[in-house]
Amino acid sequence: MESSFTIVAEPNRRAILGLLLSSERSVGELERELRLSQPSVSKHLRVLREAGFVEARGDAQRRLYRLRPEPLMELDEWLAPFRRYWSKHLDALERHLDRMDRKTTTKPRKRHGKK
Amino acid sequence: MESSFTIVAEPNRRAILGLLLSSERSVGELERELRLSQPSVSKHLRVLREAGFVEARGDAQRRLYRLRPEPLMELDEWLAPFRRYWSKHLDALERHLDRMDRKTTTKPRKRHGKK
DNA sequence: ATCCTTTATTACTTGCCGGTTATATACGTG
DNA sequence: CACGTATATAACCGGCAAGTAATAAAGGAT
Repeated sequence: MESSFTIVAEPNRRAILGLLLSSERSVGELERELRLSQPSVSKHLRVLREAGFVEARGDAQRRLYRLRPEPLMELDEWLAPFRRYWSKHLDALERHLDRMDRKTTTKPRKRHGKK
Repeated sequence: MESSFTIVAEPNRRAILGLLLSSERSVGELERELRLSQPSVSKHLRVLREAGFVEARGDAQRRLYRLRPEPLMELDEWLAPFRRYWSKHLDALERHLDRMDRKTTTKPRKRHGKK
């Protein structure tokens, strides 16, 4: 079996998962939204399905794919110890949060503690 | 540049990161603990370094590698919307937590809500 | 300067993965 | 039934990434 990490390493597969986040989709929809060939989409979906990331439900000749949470949870669990790690290294964390902040806000920065 | 996902897709690379979690290590130490060839370790470290996962500090002829949090945070951020997703699908979440629980506990399960 | 240790780099090979084309299968419609 | 649509599968190809062997480079000890 394939590791969940290698599955998600593929950009188009991540894109598919991202789309399924909002609602289930047919192969054709994914094909159009991602501008991929149909066989390519089917192939990725097969990989995702066999790895448990998605499941299919047949609607006539279409097949509607939807997310399944487990494998992504697995990834999340692997990350957990690292989260604990960097929550101790506060300085780096702050720099990071600062960057995040700067990205999403237009208002002037609230200069932080030091100085 | 390489996506953080593809970097972490490699099992040995994950292993390296896992080890660095507890303390910084030299190439030779990683080599022994992971039973990998020296060039292989150096190569992985190069990839990890160029992607910002680790940084090196020279101690004489040795080089001590330690973790850097940013790229892993990036992964974590990608996962965020999915975390939100599955926290709404409580049933699957519960089944999952149940499994987790079962893994780490020896005491009898507390059968949950439905029946 | 020579030697030893530790790490980096190069050149090469090989296996795998994703894309494409072509074909098959499933299902509905006339 | 024949036909159109939607999806899956097969066969093939090209590229890339990881391992290895050999060599270089850096630093310390004598």
